[in-house]
Amino acid sequence: MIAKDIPDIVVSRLPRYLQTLEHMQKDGIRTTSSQELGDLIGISAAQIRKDLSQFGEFGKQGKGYSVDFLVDQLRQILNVNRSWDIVLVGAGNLGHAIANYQGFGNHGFSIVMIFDSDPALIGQKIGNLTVQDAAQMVDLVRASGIKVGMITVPAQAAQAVADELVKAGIQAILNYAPINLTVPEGVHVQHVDPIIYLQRMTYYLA
Amino acid sequence: MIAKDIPDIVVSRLPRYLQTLEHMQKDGIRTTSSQELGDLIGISAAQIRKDLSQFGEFGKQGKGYSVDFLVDQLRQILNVNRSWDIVLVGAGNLGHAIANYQGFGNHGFSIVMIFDSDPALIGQKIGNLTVQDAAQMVDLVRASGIKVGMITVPAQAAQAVADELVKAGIQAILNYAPINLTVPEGVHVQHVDPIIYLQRMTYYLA
DNA sequence: GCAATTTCGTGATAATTTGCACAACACTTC
DNA sequence: GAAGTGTTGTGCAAATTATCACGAAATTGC
Ligand SMILES: NC(=O)c1ccc[n+]([C@@H]2O[C@H](COP(=O)([O-])OP(=O)(O)OC[C@H]3O[C@@H](n4cnc5c(N)ncnc54)[C@H](O)[C@@H]3O)[C@@H](O)[C@H]2O)c1
Ligand SMILES: NC(=O)c1ccc[n+]([C@@H]2O[C@H](COP(=O)([O-])OP(=O)(O)OC[C@H]3O[C@@H](n4cnc5c(N)ncnc54)[C@H](O)[C@@H]3O)[C@@H](O)[C@H]2O)c1
Repeated sequence: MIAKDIPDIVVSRLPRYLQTLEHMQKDGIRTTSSQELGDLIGISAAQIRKDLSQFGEFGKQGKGYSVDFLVDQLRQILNVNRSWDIVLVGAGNLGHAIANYQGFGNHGFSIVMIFDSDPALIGQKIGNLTVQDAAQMVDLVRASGIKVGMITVPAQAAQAVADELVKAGIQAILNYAPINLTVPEGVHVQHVDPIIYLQRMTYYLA
Repeated sequence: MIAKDIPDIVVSRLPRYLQTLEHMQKDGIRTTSSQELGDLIGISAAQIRKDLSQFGEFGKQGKGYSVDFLVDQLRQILNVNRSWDIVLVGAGNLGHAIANYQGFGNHGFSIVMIFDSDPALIGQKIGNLTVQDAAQMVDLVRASGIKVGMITVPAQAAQAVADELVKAGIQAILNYAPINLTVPEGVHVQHVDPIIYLQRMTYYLA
């Protein structure tokens, strides 16, 4: 599913479609329409149709979309019809919560390595993984071929960790530290920062 | 600083500006330019100037922006030149990590109540807060006047919790559960979902 | 089997968002 | 105090994004 020229803003909506469709699937709904999906997500039916039409013709006039089929197609498009191994750096409070989180498995992701620099944490078990020494990260990650990383270290260490992840061959980073990461072209970063989301809302509060 | 008709997309960038400026402030930088700020964040200088000009004239030609002044202005615009009390619902793994997280305090937020429905957790201390019984949530939150809530319960409970928060007078919800919440007009929701961010990146991976 | 209904995919159109480029101003240097 | 440099704020143009609306296809009801 090679991307010719799909706008980023379209791609950014697809995971939301997939998530909603997977819920429908679990609820036993076999068929849906752009209208129904749009109502659930809160966007217009036309936008959903146009977004999907960028990738193919997935629906049937008069009938709508097969939920199963559309889930399958979206998984292919998003490259999650496989499992991506993930390396997690930072085994503190947040790192523990994420490592124990069972929600990744069904959606194409699996945390397979955890690193920390604190000797007190190295060797500790989290679930069925053992916290490893951050000093060995670059070598181990490079050898493993892992392409996706998560950063849950304090802000002042995050850029250095990102640099190492890049050195280790990581191409996508989910960053939980409240700081802007600078990475080479071709490396993708997404930033999860609750404060930014909260401030987006307080703007609208009296 | 209630402006007329600022596009949502502009508002959504302001917290990022504020965050970056606060870092500059901590680093002792007194003055900056739209160019410098843009380089750090990864957007164009013109966009930053245009965004800020929606709210006033904060810069000086030839000199740039005073970091302190701009931080102060952005805090006013975003309504975080005060502290917002927050109620957290769900004292599980993630709830614990968030409740223990020290990062909110400096940015206009403070978790002041935690609720859970699990009798084993009610009464437990997290930091200096005590987990309270979710059955009493509506009354206690309403009485407190809190306007901002966070949901860290399992997906299947999230909508019910959201409904209760709305009933309790909450106007802004930060939702960590991987499900789409339906709320009345006027209530703001932001969704934090790591899987969505990961999938946005794997699209671009080979 | 045919009319009515549903819903898709999409070209055309409208709206929004971004980028450009420059006058205006402020500071620096000599 | 004049020339030179830097940087803002903004009108306008360009690019991007969303919406509209309709033909075509599929289904339903009678
Ligand atoms: N806890 C939360 O709910 C939460 C929420 C949002 C954001 N964050 C952010 O996530 C990050 C972690 O938060 P936390 O509460 O888990 O902090 P924490 O202090 O509990 O954990 C940080 C961990 O990172 C490790 N570390 C530090 N430098 C390292 C390095 N160079 N290499 C490897 N490991 C290193 C530390 O040893 C520690 O175990 C912070 O940046 C925080 O701002 C946390
Ligand atoms: N842990 C993570 O890293 C992580 C990451 C992303 C998203 N999430 C999401 O966050 C949510 C919580 O994850 P977790 O790992 O902390 O789960 P968890 O099971 O550890 O915690 C959930 C808590 O919610 C409580 N709860 C359930 N129903 C409730 C109700 N009606 N009212 C009040 N409390 C109720 C439970 O008693 C439990 O303590 C889930 O929706 C999960 O998908 C978690």
